[in-house]
Parts: sequence; structure tokens; C-alpha cells
Amino acid sequence: MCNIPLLCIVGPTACGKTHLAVRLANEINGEIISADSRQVYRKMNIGTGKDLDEYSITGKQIPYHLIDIVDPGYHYNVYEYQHDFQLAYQDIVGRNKIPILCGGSGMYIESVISNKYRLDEVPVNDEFRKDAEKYSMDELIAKLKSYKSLHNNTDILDRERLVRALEIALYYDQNPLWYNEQVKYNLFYLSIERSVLRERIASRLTQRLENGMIEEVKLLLDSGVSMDDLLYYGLEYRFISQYLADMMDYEKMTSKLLMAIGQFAKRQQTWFNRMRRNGFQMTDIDTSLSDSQKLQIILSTINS
RNA sequence: GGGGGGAUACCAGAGCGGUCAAAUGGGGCAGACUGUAAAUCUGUUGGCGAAGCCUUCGGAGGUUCGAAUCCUCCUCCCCCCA
Repeated sequence: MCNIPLLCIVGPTACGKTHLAVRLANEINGEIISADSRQVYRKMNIGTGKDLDEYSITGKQIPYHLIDIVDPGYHYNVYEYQHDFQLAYQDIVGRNKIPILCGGSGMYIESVISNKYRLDEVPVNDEFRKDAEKYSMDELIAKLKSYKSLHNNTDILDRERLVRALEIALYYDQNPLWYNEQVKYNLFYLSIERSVLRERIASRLTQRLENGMIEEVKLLLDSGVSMDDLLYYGLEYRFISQYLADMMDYEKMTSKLLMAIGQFAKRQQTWFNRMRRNGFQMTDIDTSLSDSQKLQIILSTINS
């Protein structure tokens, strides 16, 4: 049943992902799963670029998922996303519709199309623990390395952690993912020249400020969302809340924010570049192409 | 009109005769990323290169073995007194 691949539209902020994903969904009877770590929050609309009206096209509403699913103030994370994604994905596929993943949170995207971020509830394995007592630290470390490459030292700091790490590795090795299978996917990367992207970001920022983005942040604060949470949400929420708290003037706020968004966009591109280097197949779509040309590329890729 | 201060690499800003291709910060560029990822962190930043060489500190001259640093003139900016 999972022959339908997940079509992924990815790229940096302000490159037109939603616009394209909606058109694609309209074309192939698809539904959109957002991969945006901030659009999950309700009431955070302008600052996260939610653009909900973009989801209706020629009078038709394209269904979307994983947007507006938690309240502001909550700290959502990758692992919850991984879980929520599976539910949405299986729901869509179960209804014979085509899932389209669309977003710019690289880690969220990678977490659902690779098995690199697996984190199940792993039960204690007494038998294994007893057996492990017979081996030295070095032997156990060697064994752990045979299961996975160590990305840091936290797993081998002491015997207890090491045994637990091995226990988890063993469990993963012997048990399938809680969801049935690895998601098949097709990645489409919206490529855009940095300077053009910067211009887009700048004009979009001006527009958002005119559209009441500052009011939005003020409302969040008034409704009880803490300053710390807004700082944590980053970018527009971070800088605007600092401006509202008189920590910087308007001019400084806008210039720093503009810079920060630009730097963020660069990091997003770095993430996707790395995914490509690490073997993820990616089809580039030049943002300067027309909508129909872009759709053409996607359709011909998935039909071949 | 008189007096004073200043012009340094993309920006801000140190340096005030040699150890200066020039501190530091910002930006830019590149990268990392396993329970905060719109976060956090790292490298790099005149040109060509292996050593090394070449062109830089507003402009033109000068002093000196040697100048971003001292002197003269010029251009522009800021402040104060008229």
C-alpha cells in the first residue's frame, strides 16, 4: 500500500515552497504535510509565514497537516514531529491520496525520511544486562561501534550509559520500526541564488511588519506567553519581543532581524547541501522557473 | 573668518616608526548538527601561492636603512567660537 512515494518540496525560507506544493497537490490530488518547526503553533501566523489562504486554489481547499497543532508556549520537538508525521502520512495514504511534505526544517524532514533519528521506547533487557557484565568497557564499546557510529561521547562516558546504549542498539537491530516501513520519498529542492533570496526576505519582512506582525507578538505576550518562550521561538518572535521590551529600537530590530533571517536561510541551505552530500537523491528546481515549468519537472520525475 | 578633532580592509574600530596584511566586534563565505534545530557551535575573511612574493591604512610629495604611524601641501568630514 505504500507504493505512493512521499513528495517533498524543500528549500530555504521565502523560496516559494507552499505556493508550489499547493499547485502540485491540486494537480495530483494530494495533501500537504508541513515540515515547519514553528508553524505547528497556533496564533503564530504572520511571524511563521503560515499564509493559510495560500492553501486554497481556484476555489478549492487543499488539505494540510501539522499546522496549528499545539498552543504557543509549548515546546514542540523533532521526536513528536516524527510521531505526528507518521499518523498524518498513514492517514493520507490510507485514503489513497498523495502526501506532499513541504517545509524548511531540515532536521524534521530528515527525521521522517531517514532512520537516523530513531528513538523508540526501549524496554530493559535483563538477560542482555547480565550477559554484558562479562565484558570489559573496551569490548562493549567495540560492540556498540559495530551497531552504530558514535556521534559524541555521551554513550561511553560510563559503564551504565554504555550498557544502556548497547541495549538500545540491540533493540533497534532486532525490532522493526513501530511504523511499518521506511517511507519512500522524492526530494525536490528549490534552488535560489543567495542574493535573490535576500531580496525576497527583505521585501517579505517589510510586508509582514505592515501586516501586523508586531501586534501578533504583542497579543501573544498579552495572552500569557512568556518572554522566554518568544526568545526561544527565535527570529521574528525573538527580535520583536525584545523590541517590545525596549531592548532595542525599531530600526535596530528590523536590521538585526533581517540579518538573522538571512543567516537562518543560509543554514537551511547548508543543511540541504549536506543531505545531498550524504546521499539523499534531490532534484533541483530553479525558483526562477514558472509554476508550470516547476510542476512539469516534478511530474516528469515521479512518472519516470 | 578663528580654533580643534578626524579620514585604517565590506562596516564599526584599535594601532601611532620596525615583530603590521594590520587587534577586536559585526557582516560575508564555508561547515557542523541524534530529545531546544527559527536553536547552538566551528573555521575562514586583500591577491596569487609550498616556502614566498605582490598590492593595501583619504591623495600627492618628503624625512628615514625602514612609515598606517613623523613632516609639508591638497581633498573631504565632524565639533567649538565668531
